[in-house]
Amino acid sequence: MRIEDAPIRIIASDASWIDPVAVEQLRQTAALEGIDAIVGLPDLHAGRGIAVGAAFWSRSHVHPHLVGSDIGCGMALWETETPLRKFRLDAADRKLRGLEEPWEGDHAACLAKAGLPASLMGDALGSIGGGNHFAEMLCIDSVCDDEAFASLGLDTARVHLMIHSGSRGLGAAILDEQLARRNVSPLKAGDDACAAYLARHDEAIGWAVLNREIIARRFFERLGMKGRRLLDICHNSVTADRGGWLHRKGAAPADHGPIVIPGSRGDLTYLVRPRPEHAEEALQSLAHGAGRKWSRSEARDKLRRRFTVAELERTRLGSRVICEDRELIYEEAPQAYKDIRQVVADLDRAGLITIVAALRPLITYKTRRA
DNA sequence: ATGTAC
Repeated sequence: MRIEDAPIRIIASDASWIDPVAVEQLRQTAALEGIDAIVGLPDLHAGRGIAVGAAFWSRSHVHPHLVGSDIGCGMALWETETPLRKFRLDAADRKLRGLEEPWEGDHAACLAKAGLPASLMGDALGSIGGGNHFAEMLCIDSVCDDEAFASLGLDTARVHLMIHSGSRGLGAAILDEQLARRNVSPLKAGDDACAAYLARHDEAIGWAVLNREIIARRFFERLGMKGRRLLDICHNSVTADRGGWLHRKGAAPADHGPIVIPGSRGDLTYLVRPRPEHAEEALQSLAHGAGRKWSRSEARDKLRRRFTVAELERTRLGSRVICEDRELIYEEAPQAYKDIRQVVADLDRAGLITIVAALRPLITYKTRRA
C-alpha cells in the first residue's frame, strides 16, 4: 500500500518569487510519516533541509526537527512612553551597547518568576544572539485601520521597540538530545517520549519569551525609557491544534491576536490583525517576515562589491543599523530579503489579515562585537 | 539558529 503524500498549499501570488529549492523541501517533508497537511507562506525560503516560512500539521505525530533548533524564536513589540519628538538618534546610538553580552541580572529569580526551573540557567538569558536576531526602535509610519489601531490603545506619536530573538543554546540542546536519541524519526503523540519532548519544548518557549522580556528591559535601561508589551508571538513551535499537532517553522500564529511582520532592517514592519474566515486553509499561520531572497553566502558575494559597510549602516529610510560584525551586516542587508510589501499584499489578498499600521525603523541593534 | 563543526 502506498500512502499518499500530504497536500501542500502555497499562499503566494504569481508576483512573488518562491525558490524552487524551498518547494522541493516542502515535498520532502510531505512524504514524512504522519504529515497530513502543509502550508507555505509568502515568505517561504529554503532552509537547512526544512523550508522556512511553513506550517506542518499532523494528526498523529510530533516531529522535533520540523520545529528546528531555535524553539520559541519570535517577535515581541512594546509601546514606549517616549514620543518621537523626544527621541534622539545620536544619543540612542551612543548608549546602545552590550545587548549581545551576558546579562548581569538575577537569572534564577527571573526564571522562578516565569515558572521555569533554575536548571535552565545559562549565560545567554537576556542576550539577542546572532543571525537575523535584532532589537529595533521604530515609529508609526502610517495607520491603515484607524478603528483597529484605536482598539489596541495605540498612540501614533510614541516610539516602539521590537525584539526578534529565541531560546539561544537551550532550544538547540533540546533538538540535539532528540537527534542523538532517535535521529529524525517522529514521536508518536501520547507516547512518554513525546510528552517528554513537549515538556522540554514548552520550557524553551517560556525561556524565549522571558529572554525577549529581559532584552527589552536592558534596552530600556540603556535609554532611560519605559514601555508596555503589546504582543509576543513565537514563529518556531509545535502546538496542539484541531486534535493533532501543528508545527510552525518560521510561521507566525493566526490565533494569538495581532502580530508584527517585520521587513528587512531597512524596510517597514507591518502590524496586522489575523482574519479568521480563511485561517484554517492556512493552518492558522501567517508569514513571519520578508523571507530571504539570497542565501548568506550569495548576499556577502553580491553586496560586498556594491556597498561599503558604512553605506549599509544607514538605510534608505534614514534609520541606522548597529552591526559591527562585517560579515553579518552583508548577510542581513535589506537587499538579501524579499519585498515585505509583496509578502503582506499576498496575505491580504488571500483574506488572511487586516493591515493595522506600518512601522518605520529608527535604529536597529544587532551587535557591537566585531 | 547555535556557550557552533571544520
